[in-house]
Amino acid sequence: MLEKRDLLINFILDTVPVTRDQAKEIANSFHPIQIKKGDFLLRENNINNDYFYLEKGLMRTFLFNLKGNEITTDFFTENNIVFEVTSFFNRVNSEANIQAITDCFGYRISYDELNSLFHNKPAFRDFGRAILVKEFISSKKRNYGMINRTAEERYQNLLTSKSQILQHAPLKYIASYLGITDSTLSRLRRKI
Amino acid sequence: MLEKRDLLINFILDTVPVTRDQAKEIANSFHPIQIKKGDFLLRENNINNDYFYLEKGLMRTFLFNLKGNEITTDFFTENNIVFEVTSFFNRVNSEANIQAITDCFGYRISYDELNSLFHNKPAFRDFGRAILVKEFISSKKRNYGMINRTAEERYQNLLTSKSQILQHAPLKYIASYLGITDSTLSRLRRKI
DNA sequence: TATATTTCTTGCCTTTTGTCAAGTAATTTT
DNA sequence: AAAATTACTTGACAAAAGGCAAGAAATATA
Repeated sequence: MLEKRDLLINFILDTVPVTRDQAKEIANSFHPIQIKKGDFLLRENNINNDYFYLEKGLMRTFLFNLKGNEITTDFFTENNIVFEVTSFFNRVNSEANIQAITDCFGYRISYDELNSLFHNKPAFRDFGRAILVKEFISSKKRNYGMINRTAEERYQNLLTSKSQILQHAPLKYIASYLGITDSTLSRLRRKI
Repeated sequence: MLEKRDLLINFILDTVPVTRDQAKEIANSFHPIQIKKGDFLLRENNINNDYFYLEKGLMRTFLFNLKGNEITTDFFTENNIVFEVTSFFNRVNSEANIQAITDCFGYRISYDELNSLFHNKPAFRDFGRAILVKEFISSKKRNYGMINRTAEERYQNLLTSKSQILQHAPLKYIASYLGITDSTLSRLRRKI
Protein backbone atom coordinates (compact mmCIF):
# COMPACT_ATOMS: atom_id res chain seq x y z
CA MET A 1 0.00 0.00 0.00
CA LEU A 2 1.16 3.49 -0.85
CA GLU A 3 2.21 5.50 2.20
CA LYS A 4 0.24 8.72 1.89
CA ARG A 5 3.22 10.92 2.70
CA ASP A 6 4.73 9.77 -0.58
CA LEU A 7 3.02 12.66 -2.34
CA LEU A 8 4.84 15.15 -0.12
CA ILE A 9 8.09 13.28 -0.62
CA ASN A 10 7.66 13.47 -4.39
CA PHE A 11 6.77 17.15 -4.14
CA ILE A 12 10.06 17.80 -2.34
CA LEU A 13 11.99 15.73 -4.88
CA ASP A 14 10.37 17.70 -7.71
CA THR A 15 11.23 21.01 -6.05
CA VAL A 16 14.90 20.59 -5.20
CA PRO A 17 17.73 18.15 -5.98
CA VAL A 18 18.01 16.02 -2.82
CA THR A 19 18.17 12.28 -2.17
CA ARG A 20 15.00 10.31 -1.43
CA ASP A 21 16.23 9.78 2.14
CA GLN A 22 16.68 13.51 2.64
CA ALA A 23 13.22 14.13 1.19
CA LYS A 24 11.76 11.52 3.54
CA GLU A 25 13.43 13.12 6.52
CA ILE A 26 11.97 16.50 5.60
CA ALA A 27 8.53 15.01 4.95
CA ASN A 28 8.57 13.26 8.33
CA SER A 29 9.02 16.60 10.08
CA PHE A 30 5.52 17.56 8.88
CA HIS A 31 2.29 16.74 10.76
CA PRO A 32 -0.92 15.62 9.04
CA ILE A 33 -3.99 17.83 9.33
CA GLN A 34 -7.46 17.91 7.87
CA ILE A 35 -9.54 21.01 7.17
CA LYS A 36 -13.24 20.81 6.40
CA LYS A 37 -14.86 22.86 3.64
CA GLY A 38 -15.41 26.41 4.84
CA ASP A 39 -13.02 26.06 7.79
CA PHE A 40 -9.95 28.24 8.23
CA LEU A 41 -6.25 27.49 8.20
CA LEU A 42 -5.67 31.11 9.24
CA ARG A 43 -7.99 33.82 10.53
CA GLU A 44 -7.24 37.55 10.24
CA ASN A 45 -5.66 39.15 13.31
CA ASN A 46 -3.84 35.93 14.12
CA ILE A 47 -0.26 35.00 13.38
CA ASN A 48 0.07 32.39 10.65
CA ASN A 49 1.92 29.50 12.24
CA ASP A 50 1.26 26.85 9.62
CA TYR A 51 3.48 26.20 6.66
CA PHE A 52 1.09 23.84 4.96
CA TYR A 53 1.54 21.31 2.19
CA LEU A 54 -1.88 20.90 0.55
CA GLU A 55 -2.17 17.32 -0.64
CA LYS A 56 -5.88 17.17 -1.33
CA GLY A 57 -8.46 19.94 -1.79
CA LEU A 58 -8.67 23.61 -2.72
CA MET A 59 -8.11 26.76 -0.65
CA ARG A 60 -8.16 30.52 -0.99
CA THR A 61 -6.94 33.61 0.84
CA PHE A 62 -9.25 36.57 1.20
CA LEU A 63 -9.56 39.84 3.10
CA PHE A 64 -11.95 42.76 3.37
CA ASN A 65 -11.21 46.04 1.61
CA LEU A 66 -12.06 49.50 2.98
CA LYS A 67 -15.60 49.31 1.59
CA GLY A 68 -16.12 46.06 3.49
CA ASN A 69 -16.13 43.91 0.37
CA GLU A 70 -14.51 40.51 0.47
CA ILE A 71 -11.54 40.24 -1.91
CA THR A 72 -10.10 36.85 -2.83
CA THR A 73 -6.40 37.43 -3.37
CA ASP A 74 -5.20 33.87 -4.05
CA PHE A 75 -6.32 30.37 -4.90
CA PHE A 76 -4.38 27.24 -3.92
CA THR A 77 -4.60 23.90 -5.66
CA GLU A 78 -3.32 20.44 -4.72
CA ASN A 79 0.38 19.75 -4.39
CA ASN A 80 1.33 23.25 -3.29
CA ILE A 81 2.59 24.96 -0.16
CA VAL A 82 0.05 27.27 1.50
CA PHE A 83 0.94 30.10 3.89
CA GLU A 84 0.58 33.87 4.30
CA VAL A 85 4.11 35.15 3.80
CA THR A 86 3.84 38.45 5.69
CA SER A 87 2.40 36.98 8.83
CA PHE A 88 4.35 33.74 8.79
CA PHE A 89 7.84 35.15 8.27
CA ASN A 90 7.50 38.52 9.96
CA ARG A 91 5.53 37.12 12.90
CA VAL A 92 2.82 39.77 12.68
CA ASN A 93 -0.97 39.51 12.74
CA SER A 94 -2.43 38.61 9.38
CA GLU A 95 -4.82 40.87 7.49
CA ALA A 96 -5.86 37.90 5.39
CA ASN A 97 -7.77 34.68 5.99
CA ILE A 98 -6.94 31.29 4.50
CA GLN A 99 -10.02 29.14 4.01
CA ALA A 100 -10.79 25.68 2.60
CA ILE A 101 -12.99 25.81 -0.52
CA THR A 102 -13.43 22.03 -0.40
CA ASP A 103 -12.52 19.44 2.25
CA CYS A 104 -8.74 19.50 2.53
CA PHE A 105 -5.97 17.26 3.74
CA GLY A 106 -2.25 17.86 4.03
CA TYR A 107 0.80 18.28 6.24
CA ARG A 108 2.00 21.26 8.27
CA ILE A 109 4.99 22.48 10.23
CA SER A 110 5.26 25.46 12.57
CA TYR A 111 7.49 28.50 12.16
CA ASP A 112 9.91 27.25 14.83
CA GLU A 113 10.11 23.83 13.24
CA LEU A 114 10.70 25.39 9.83
CA ASN A 115 13.39 27.69 11.15
CA SER A 116 15.21 24.89 12.89
CA LEU A 117 15.21 22.83 9.69
CA PHE A 118 16.26 25.89 7.68
CA HIS A 119 19.36 26.43 9.79
CA ASN A 120 20.26 22.80 10.49
CA LYS A 121 19.41 20.88 7.34
CA PRO A 122 21.05 22.16 4.13
CA ALA A 123 18.57 20.13 2.06
CA PHE A 124 15.64 21.91 3.68
CA ARG A 125 17.39 25.25 3.26
CA ASP A 126 17.32 24.83 -0.49
CA PHE A 127 13.76 23.55 -0.36
CA GLY A 128 12.55 26.53 1.67
CA ARG A 129 14.25 28.98 -0.63
CA ALA A 130 12.91 27.23 -3.72
CA ILE A 131 9.35 27.49 -2.41
CA LEU A 132 9.77 31.21 -1.72
CA VAL A 133 11.23 31.70 -5.20
CA LYS A 134 8.42 29.71 -6.80
CA GLU A 135 5.65 31.65 -5.05
CA PHE A 136 7.37 34.96 -5.73
CA ILE A 137 7.57 34.09 -9.43
CA SER A 138 3.92 33.16 -9.58
CA SER A 139 3.00 36.44 -7.89
CA LYS A 140 5.04 38.34 -10.48
CA LYS A 141 3.32 36.47 -13.29
CA ARG A 142 -0.01 37.43 -11.84
CA ASN A 143 1.08 41.07 -11.79
CA TYR A 144 2.14 40.86 -15.39
CA GLY A 145 -1.22 39.38 -16.33
CA MET A 146 -3.02 42.17 -14.52
CA ILE A 147 -1.22 44.97 -16.37
CA ASN A 148 -1.00 43.24 -19.73
CA ARG A 149 -4.11 41.11 -20.18
CA THR A 150 -7.79 41.88 -20.53
CA ALA A 151 -10.27 40.49 -18.01
CA GLU A 152 -11.32 37.89 -20.56
CA GLU A 153 -7.76 36.73 -21.13
CA ARG A 154 -7.17 36.50 -17.39
CA TYR A 155 -10.29 34.40 -17.04
CA GLN A 156 -9.25 32.09 -19.87
CA ASN A 157 -5.85 31.76 -18.26
CA LEU A 158 -7.35 30.79 -14.90
CA LEU A 159 -9.56 28.33 -16.74
CA THR A 160 -6.53 26.49 -18.09
CA SER A 161 -4.16 26.90 -15.14
CA LYS A 162 -6.55 26.21 -12.25
CA SER A 163 -9.65 24.67 -13.78
CA GLN A 164 -10.55 22.88 -10.51
CA ILE A 165 -11.08 26.30 -8.92
CA LEU A 166 -13.60 27.29 -11.58
CA GLN A 167 -15.59 24.18 -10.74
CA HIS A 168 -15.72 24.71 -6.99
CA ALA A 169 -15.40 28.40 -6.21
CA PRO A 170 -18.49 30.64 -6.47
CA LEU A 171 -18.42 33.32 -9.12
CA LYS A 172 -17.85 36.14 -6.65
CA TYR A 173 -14.56 34.67 -5.42
CA ILE A 174 -13.32 34.39 -8.98
CA ALA A 175 -14.53 37.86 -9.98
CA SER A 176 -12.73 39.62 -7.12
CA TYR A 177 -9.60 37.56 -7.81
CA LEU A 178 -9.68 38.73 -11.43
CA GLY A 179 -10.30 42.33 -10.36
CA ILE A 180 -13.75 42.64 -11.95
CA THR A 181 -17.34 42.72 -10.66
CA ASP A 182 -19.69 39.75 -10.47
CA SER A 183 -21.84 41.15 -13.28
CA THR A 184 -18.89 41.58 -15.59
CA LEU A 185 -17.70 38.02 -14.99
CA SER A 186 -21.19 36.67 -15.54
CA ARG A 187 -21.36 38.47 -18.90
CA LEU A 188 -17.86 37.27 -19.80
CA ARG A 189 -18.95 33.69 -19.17
CA ARG A 190 -21.99 34.02 -21.39
CA LYS A 191 -19.76 35.29 -24.18
CA ILE A 192 -17.61 32.12 -23.93
CA MET B 1 35.14 60.58 6.03
CA LEU B 2 32.20 58.19 5.70
CA GLU B 3 33.11 54.88 4.05
CA LYS B 4 30.61 54.54 1.24
CA ARG B 5 29.86 50.90 2.02
CA ASP B 6 28.26 52.08 5.26
CA LEU B 7 24.94 52.48 3.48
CA LEU B 8 24.96 48.80 2.54
CA ILE B 9 25.98 47.86 6.07
CA ASN B 10 23.07 49.84 7.48
CA PHE B 11 20.73 48.28 4.95
CA ILE B 12 21.74 44.83 6.17
CA LEU B 13 21.37 45.89 9.81
CA ASP B 14 17.89 47.23 9.05
CA THR B 15 16.90 44.00 7.29
CA VAL B 16 17.97 41.35 9.75
CA PRO B 17 19.17 41.14 13.38
CA VAL B 18 22.94 40.64 13.06
CA THR B 19 25.96 42.30 14.66
CA ARG B 20 27.71 45.20 12.93
CA ASP B 21 30.72 42.94 12.36
CA GLN B 22 28.58 40.33 10.65
CA ALA B 23 26.95 43.03 8.53
CA LYS B 24 30.39 44.36 7.58
CA GLU B 25 31.55 40.91 6.59
CA ILE B 26 28.52 40.46 4.35
CA ALA B 27 28.92 43.94 2.86
CA ASN B 28 32.56 43.27 2.10
CA SER B 29 31.61 40.28 -0.04
CA PHE B 30 29.93 42.69 -2.47
CA HIS B 31 31.72 44.45 -5.36
CA PRO B 32 31.10 48.08 -6.33
CA ILE B 33 29.67 48.81 -9.78
CA GLN B 34 28.42 51.81 -11.65
CA ILE B 35 25.71 51.82 -14.31
CA LYS B 36 25.13 54.82 -16.54
CA LYS B 37 21.66 56.11 -17.37
CA GLY B 38 20.08 53.93 -20.04
CA ASP B 39 22.58 51.10 -19.57
CA PHE B 40 21.54 47.58 -18.59
CA LEU B 41 22.19 45.50 -15.50
CA LEU B 42 20.52 42.60 -17.33
CA ARG B 43 19.53 42.06 -20.94
CA GLU B 44 16.80 39.62 -22.04
CA ASN B 45 18.03 36.17 -23.14
CA ASN B 46 20.89 36.35 -20.67
CA ILE B 47 21.14 34.77 -17.24
CA ASN B 48 20.92 37.31 -14.44
CA ASN B 49 24.13 36.90 -12.46
CA ASP B 50 23.99 40.08 -10.41
CA TYR B 51 22.35 40.33 -7.03
CA PHE B 52 22.61 44.08 -6.82
CA TYR B 53 22.32 46.52 -3.93
CA LEU B 54 21.26 49.84 -5.45
CA GLU B 55 22.80 52.61 -3.37
CA LYS B 56 22.23 55.53 -5.68
CA GLY B 57 19.92 55.97 -8.67
CA LEU B 58 16.73 54.53 -10.13
CA MET B 59 16.13 51.40 -12.22
CA ARG B 60 13.32 49.51 -13.90
CA THR B 61 12.61 46.09 -15.37
CA PHE B 62 10.78 45.84 -18.66
CA LEU B 63 9.92 43.35 -21.37
CA PHE B 64 8.04 43.21 -24.65
CA ASN B 65 4.54 41.72 -24.83
CA LEU B 66 3.16 39.73 -27.78
CA LYS B 67 2.14 42.90 -29.60
CA GLY B 68 5.73 44.15 -29.34
CA ASN B 69 4.91 46.85 -26.81
CA GLU B 70 7.35 47.59 -24.05
CA ILE B 71 5.90 46.85 -20.58
CA THR B 72 7.59 48.20 -17.45
CA THR B 73 6.96 45.62 -14.76
CA ASP B 74 8.93 47.10 -11.85
CA PHE B 75 10.64 50.21 -10.58
CA PHE B 76 13.55 50.16 -8.14
CA THR B 77 14.55 53.00 -5.86
CA GLU B 78 17.64 53.60 -3.72
CA ASN B 79 18.51 51.31 -0.84
CA ASN B 80 16.97 48.18 -2.36
CA ILE B 81 18.16 44.87 -3.78
CA VAL B 82 17.70 44.54 -7.54
CA PHE B 83 17.56 41.22 -9.42
CA GLU B 84 15.27 39.17 -11.67
CA VAL B 85 14.20 36.31 -9.47
CA THR B 86 13.31 33.74 -12.16
CA SER B 87 16.57 34.04 -14.04
CA PHE B 88 18.81 34.53 -11.03
CA PHE B 89 17.60 31.63 -8.91
CA ASN B 90 16.54 29.18 -11.58
CA ARG B 91 19.56 29.89 -13.79
CA VAL B 92 17.50 30.36 -16.92
CA ASN B 93 17.57 33.06 -19.59
CA SER B 94 15.66 36.16 -18.61
CA GLU B 95 12.63 37.44 -20.54
CA ALA B 96 13.07 40.79 -18.85
CA ASN B 97 15.62 43.60 -18.99
CA ILE B 98 16.88 45.62 -16.04
CA GLN B 99 17.85 49.14 -17.02
CA ALA B 100 19.14 52.27 -15.25
CA ILE B 101 16.67 55.18 -15.40
CA THR B 102 19.31 57.53 -13.97
CA ASP B 103 23.05 57.08 -13.36
CA CYS B 104 23.36 54.34 -10.76
CA PHE B 105 25.89 53.14 -8.24
CA GLY B 106 25.85 50.12 -5.94
CA TYR B 107 27.31 46.76 -5.00
CA ARG B 108 26.82 43.33 -6.50
CA ILE B 109 27.56 39.66 -5.88
CA SER B 110 27.25 36.70 -8.24
CA TYR B 111 24.97 33.70 -7.87
CA ASP B 112 27.86 31.47 -6.79
CA GLU B 113 29.04 33.99 -4.24
CA LEU B 114 25.51 34.35 -2.89
CA ASN B 115 25.03 30.62 -2.66
CA SER B 116 28.27 30.10 -0.84
CA LEU B 117 27.33 32.78 1.69
CA PHE B 118 23.84 31.32 1.96
CA HIS B 119 25.14 27.91 2.96
CA ASN B 120 28.15 28.97 5.01
CA LYS B 121 27.13 32.13 6.84
CA PRO B 122 23.99 31.84 8.98
CA ALA B 123 23.74 35.63 9.14
CA PHE B 124 23.59 35.86 5.36
CA ARG B 125 21.08 33.01 5.26
CA ASP B 126 18.62 35.09 7.22
CA PHE B 127 19.43 38.15 5.14
CA GLY B 128 18.84 36.34 1.86
CA ARG B 129 15.56 34.93 3.05
CA ALA B 130 14.44 38.30 4.41
CA ILE B 131 15.06 39.95 1.03
CA LEU B 132 13.06 37.27 -0.77
CA VAL B 133 10.24 37.66 1.74
CA LYS B 134 10.31 41.44 1.43
CA GLU B 135 10.16 41.42 -2.37
CA PHE B 136 7.47 38.74 -2.37
CA ILE B 137 5.38 40.85 -0.01
CA SER B 138 5.75 43.93 -2.17
CA SER B 139 4.71 41.92 -5.22
CA LYS B 140 1.61 40.71 -3.39
CA LYS B 141 0.76 44.27 -2.39
CA ARG B 142 1.02 45.30 -6.00
CA ASN B 143 -1.39 42.52 -6.96
CA TYR B 144 -3.82 43.64 -4.33
CA GLY B 145 -3.64 47.19 -5.63
CA MET B 146 -4.29 46.00 -9.16
CA ILE B 147 -7.47 44.11 -8.28
CA ASN B 148 -8.76 46.52 -5.66
CA ARG B 149 -7.74 50.03 -6.70
CA THR B 150 -8.67 52.29 -9.60
CA ALA B 151 -5.99 53.54 -11.98
CA GLU B 152 -6.15 56.93 -10.27
CA GLU B 153 -5.64 55.41 -6.82
CA ARG B 154 -2.73 53.34 -8.10
CA TYR B 155 -1.15 56.48 -9.55
CA GLN B 156 -1.62 58.41 -6.31
CA ASN B 157 -0.09 55.50 -4.43
CA LEU B 158 2.97 55.46 -6.69
CA LEU B 159 3.20 59.21 -6.23
CA THR B 160 3.59 58.82 -2.47
CA SER B 161 5.56 55.56 -2.38
CA LYS B 162 8.06 56.19 -5.20
CA SER B 163 7.87 59.89 -5.98
CA GLN B 164 11.44 59.94 -7.36
CA ILE B 165 10.26 57.63 -10.16
CA LEU B 166 7.55 60.07 -11.19
CA GLN B 167 10.19 62.75 -11.57
CA HIS B 168 12.58 60.75 -13.72
CA ALA B 169 10.66 58.11 -15.65
CA PRO B 170 8.84 59.09 -18.85
CA LEU B 171 5.08 58.83 -18.81
CA LYS B 172 4.99 55.70 -20.93
CA TYR B 173 7.02 53.68 -18.41
CA ILE B 174 4.64 54.70 -15.66
CA ALA B 175 1.50 54.08 -17.72
CA SER B 176 2.47 50.52 -18.62
CA TYR B 177 3.49 49.84 -15.02
CA LEU B 178 0.03 50.99 -13.88
CA GLY B 179 -1.65 48.90 -16.56
CA ILE B 180 -3.15 51.84 -18.48
CA THR B 181 -2.42 53.62 -21.76
CA ASP B 182 -0.35 56.77 -22.17
CA SER B 183 -3.45 58.80 -23.05
CA THR B 184 -5.30 57.69 -19.96
CA LEU B 185 -2.39 58.56 -17.69
CA SER B 186 -2.01 61.93 -19.34
CA ARG B 187 -5.70 62.65 -18.68
CA LEU B 188 -5.42 61.39 -15.13
CA ARG B 189 -2.57 63.81 -14.49
CA ARG B 190 -4.52 66.76 -15.83
CA LYS B 191 -7.36 65.88 -13.47
CA ILE B 192 -4.96 66.05 -10.49
C1' DT C 1 -41.18 19.76 1.59
C1' DA C 2 -41.44 24.55 2.35
C1' DT C 3 -38.80 28.56 3.32
C1' DA C 4 -34.88 31.24 3.40
C1' DT C 5 -30.56 32.36 1.66
C1' DT C 6 -27.10 32.60 -1.58
C1' DT C 7 -25.65 32.54 -6.30
C1' DC C 8 -26.01 33.96 -10.76
C1' DT C 9 -27.96 36.51 -14.72
C1' DT C 10 -29.66 40.38 -17.15
C1' DG C 11 -31.34 45.13 -18.46
C1' DC C 12 -30.53 49.96 -18.34
C1' DC C 13 -27.59 53.53 -17.95
C1' DT C 14 -23.05 55.75 -16.39
C1' DT C 15 -18.21 55.93 -15.97
C1' DT C 16 -13.77 54.55 -17.17
C1' DT C 17 -10.51 53.33 -20.34
C1' DG C 18 -8.94 52.40 -25.04
C1' DT C 19 -7.93 53.56 -30.02
C1' DC C 20 -6.41 56.47 -33.39
C1' DA C 21 -4.74 60.51 -35.02
C1' DA C 22 -3.17 65.15 -34.96
C1' DG C 23 -0.58 68.52 -32.91
C1' DT C 24 2.56 70.79 -29.44
C1' DA C 25 6.50 70.61 -26.41
C1' DA C 26 10.78 68.96 -25.03
C1' DT C 27 14.99 66.63 -25.71
C1' DT C 28 18.65 64.64 -28.37
C1' DT C 29 21.47 64.35 -32.34
C1' DT C 30 23.86 66.21 -36.12
C1' DA D 1 21.11 76.22 -34.57
C1' DA D 2 18.56 73.04 -37.38
C1' DA D 3 16.71 68.63 -37.82
C1' DA D 4 15.13 64.56 -35.94
C1' DT D 5 13.35 62.02 -32.43
C1' DT D 6 10.84 61.30 -28.35
C1' DA D 7 7.52 62.79 -24.95
C1' DC D 8 3.25 64.44 -23.90
C1' DT D 9 -1.50 66.27 -24.69
C1' DT D 10 -5.97 66.44 -26.60
C1' DG D 11 -10.27 65.53 -29.39
C1' DA D 12 -13.67 62.36 -31.23
C1' DC D 13 -15.46 58.15 -30.95
C1' DA D 14 -15.60 53.03 -29.47
C1' DA D 15 -15.19 49.41 -26.24
C1' DA D 16 -14.92 47.65 -21.65
C1' DA D 17 -16.40 47.62 -17.19
C1' DG D 18 -19.13 49.32 -13.29
C1' DG D 19 -23.52 50.44 -10.42
C1' DC D 20 -27.93 49.29 -9.33
C1' DA D 21 -31.89 46.66 -9.20
C1' DA D 22 -34.96 42.95 -10.37
C1' DG D 23 -35.62 38.37 -11.00
C1' DA D 24 -34.39 33.42 -11.85
C1' DA D 25 -31.82 29.44 -10.34
C1' DA D 26 -29.55 26.79 -7.12
C1' DT D 27 -28.43 25.55 -2.50
C1' DA D 28 -28.96 25.42 2.34
C1' DT D 29 -31.87 25.46 6.42
C1' DA D 30 -35.87 24.72 9.05
